[in-house]
Amino acid sequence: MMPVGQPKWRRRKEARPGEIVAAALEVFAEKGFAAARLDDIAARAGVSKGALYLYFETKQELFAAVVRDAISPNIAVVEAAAAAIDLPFAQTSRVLLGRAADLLASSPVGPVAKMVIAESRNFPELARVWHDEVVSRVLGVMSGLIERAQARGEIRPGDPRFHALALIGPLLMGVLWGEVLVPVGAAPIDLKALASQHIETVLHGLLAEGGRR
Amino acid sequence: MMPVGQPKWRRRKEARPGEIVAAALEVFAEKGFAAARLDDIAARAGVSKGALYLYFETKQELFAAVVRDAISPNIAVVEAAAAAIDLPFAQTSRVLLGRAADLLASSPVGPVAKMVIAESRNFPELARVWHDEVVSRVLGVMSGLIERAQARGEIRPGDPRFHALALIGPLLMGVLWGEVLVPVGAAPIDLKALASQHIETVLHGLLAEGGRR
Amino acid sequence: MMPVGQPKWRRRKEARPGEIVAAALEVFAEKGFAAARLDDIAARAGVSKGALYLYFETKQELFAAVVRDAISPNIAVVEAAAAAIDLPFAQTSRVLLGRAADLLASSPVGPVAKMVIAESRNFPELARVWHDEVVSRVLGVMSGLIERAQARGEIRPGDPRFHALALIGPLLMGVLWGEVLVPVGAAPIDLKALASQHIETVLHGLLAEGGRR
Amino acid sequence: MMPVGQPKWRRRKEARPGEIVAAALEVFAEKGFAAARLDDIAARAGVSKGALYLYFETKQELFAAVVRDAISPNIAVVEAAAAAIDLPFAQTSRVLLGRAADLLASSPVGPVAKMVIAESRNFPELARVWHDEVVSRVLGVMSGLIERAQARGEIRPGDPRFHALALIGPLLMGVLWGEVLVPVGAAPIDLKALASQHIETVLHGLLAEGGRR
DNA sequence: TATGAATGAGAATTCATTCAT
DNA sequence: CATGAATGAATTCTCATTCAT
Repeated sequence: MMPVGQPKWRRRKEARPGEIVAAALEVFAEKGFAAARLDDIAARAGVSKGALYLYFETKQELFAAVVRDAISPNIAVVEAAAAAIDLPFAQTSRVLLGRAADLLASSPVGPVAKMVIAESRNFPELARVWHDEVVSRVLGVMSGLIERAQARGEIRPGDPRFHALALIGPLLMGVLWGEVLVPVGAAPIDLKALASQHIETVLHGLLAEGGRR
Repeated sequence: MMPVGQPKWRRRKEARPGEIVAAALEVFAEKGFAAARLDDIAARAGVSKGALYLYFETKQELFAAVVRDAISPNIAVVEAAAAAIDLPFAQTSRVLLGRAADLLASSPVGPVAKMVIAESRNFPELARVWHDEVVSRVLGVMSGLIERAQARGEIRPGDPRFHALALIGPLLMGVLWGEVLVPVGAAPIDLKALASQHIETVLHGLLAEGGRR
Repeated sequence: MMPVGQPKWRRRKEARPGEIVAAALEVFAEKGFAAARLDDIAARAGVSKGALYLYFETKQELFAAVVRDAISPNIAVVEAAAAAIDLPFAQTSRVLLGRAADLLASSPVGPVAKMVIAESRNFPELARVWHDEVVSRVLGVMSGLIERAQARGEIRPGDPRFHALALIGPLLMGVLWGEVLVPVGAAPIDLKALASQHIETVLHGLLAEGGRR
Repeated sequence: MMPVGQPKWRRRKEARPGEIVAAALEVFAEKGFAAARLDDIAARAGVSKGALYLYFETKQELFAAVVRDAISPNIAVVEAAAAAIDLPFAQTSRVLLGRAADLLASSPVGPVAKMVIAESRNFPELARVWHDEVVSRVLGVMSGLIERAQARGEIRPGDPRFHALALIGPLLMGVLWGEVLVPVGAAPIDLKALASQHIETVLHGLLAEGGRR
């Protein structure tokens, strides 16, 4: 039925690390670093426990790989998006926040952020990677946009970093809400809706048109 | 085996639970639940390992106690503050955000939040307590203020919950920043300053006076 | 109502050791030596854990006291009964087995025997006490009666010790049955009935009158 | 940390459980359940402590396995022997008691019975297994033989279960004697001799031929 | 005497890591 | 490359014993 001596196919060994990291992401996100068992990760990846050690030296290495892998693809996207747009700040920020909401909803940034928050003391290196590769780049992009808009007189003065936090803070809150509280019965938050209401609020202010300062 | 003349222990029944919880808070905040060793907690509390079990049945119980103890005193403060103020929303929110910044800076809410985020999957009950006792109460207070202000026409329409997130999200981000990134070298954030810039931004909008939508 | 300055009564300290031993018997019989907790014993005796150590040096001492206390009163009874009777062996043995059945049913010999069996390796001294104070005395009495009956030609020759076992073995089995199997759902055994059927069987033989050998 | 060239372990998956159970039997029989240390069992089995958990979930599981393993092979033997014989009761019972003596002397029934007696309260399930798989089966076989012999008029009337106890009780006593008292210096009992004297006593009665009732 | 808070050695259990196959 | 049995250090939890009061 099968050509003799012709193995149907062999699982490409190049795929393995990715499969393992994906399985590890699930388990780490679910249990946290310490409570995650390599047994579970191996089982979920469909390999033996020993095989993990063919690709990663230690549990910590694997954890680091999970964080790095989750980060890298997403950052460039943001930076590229920011660079590609050249519109008034109001427009730009609307687009960017929409993109961010999509990204946060569709990528494992939420779980990974949770892990980094949880293990920042135990793995300072990870927090550092996260800071350098994610937070400061995102904040850099945002601050850049804001500064330029300020220079053009489009938006109010003020610490651009704080402004950036004002823009993305609520989105991050929404993500953590989804990670932490929804599994426990809280009403889910629609990130897209949050993003679009929020950007208008921040742009025009909470106070009604005739609102006094 | 024991230095003579050195009393091995001193009877401190009433004080002990508090001391233990305080020590546990430090260690849990530093290491996370799983990586925290009861040995360390006991040592930091100045008691023996066994003494822990005189007051708390298990490590999990102790963890729960830490979270509960950190929460209770702070929530009433917020609710009371909100109820006590009867001013236009702009004033009220300025005061409240200032208070919140003080509270976040001076209480262990940050570390505890980190712990809850980290262990929400392993201890859903804790996430539930946090939700019921902290998040929904705070959000309830804020939403109430916002709804009333909307009814008075003071502020824009829109989901009050989202508006509430817009107000406090950045502060929480600031707290997590302090917990996670500052220890690895990021520039500290002045919560007070963040709060006061943020409230003005949100109230009046990022766009400059003549800013177009 | 009560003469002033006249305490109603004070628990006589002489009663304490007995109360403790009684409580300990219950707990040891239930859990075995190692699994018995001094906390439980103290609670059941209505004293503090520390008080145990006013009367007994160690847990082992207490265990030994339990065994000794349960033994001593009962042995003399048996020896006295045997010495007091001077009748043909058939009569004597009927009376003795009846007495034994009563004794086994009404005294803690069963539980204590169970404990001694269980802990004989860990507390050889106890097994020795049990042997010297109980088994060999009882067996001595019985063997004496049997030897004398043999000498009078009343009963068959044969090792008197084996004959003694033939007489009391089934009773002991009945006791262990009650200790071990009844709590687990087995039908209870009526020791009195067992004793009276058994003695006739042993005296006259299982085989029917005309039974061939 | 490890002598080089010394293989730390050898793969013995099929043999291991049996070796562990055998080692556990020794240690449990010696110390009782609670006082037995898994360290000792592991050492005696020539494996590490951790290896125990590859085959048995908990100490209790291991204990249960010990009891079960000791039981199963021996029961069928008895039942088969009883079924295979079709002789007058006197003959049958002589053969069976002889066989029983052999079995009790050569198998770990004694130690296991001791363990079951000791831990019946803590592990009711074990007592139940012992009752269902051992006691009631053996008693069933014996009672059946006795009832049929009674129907044929071969032996006296009377509760067959009591008769069965009369037959095997002394043997069990002999076994417990060997377990409990011999190690502390009591004279050993020759089970074979006990069995053969006992069966004649029970069959024909203790009373001498012309003995009066 | 009596208490009970405190101790700390001890034991079961877990799990990252190794390595013969 | 891959496996999975085996290891053993690490950690939680228990409980007999002590001792200030």
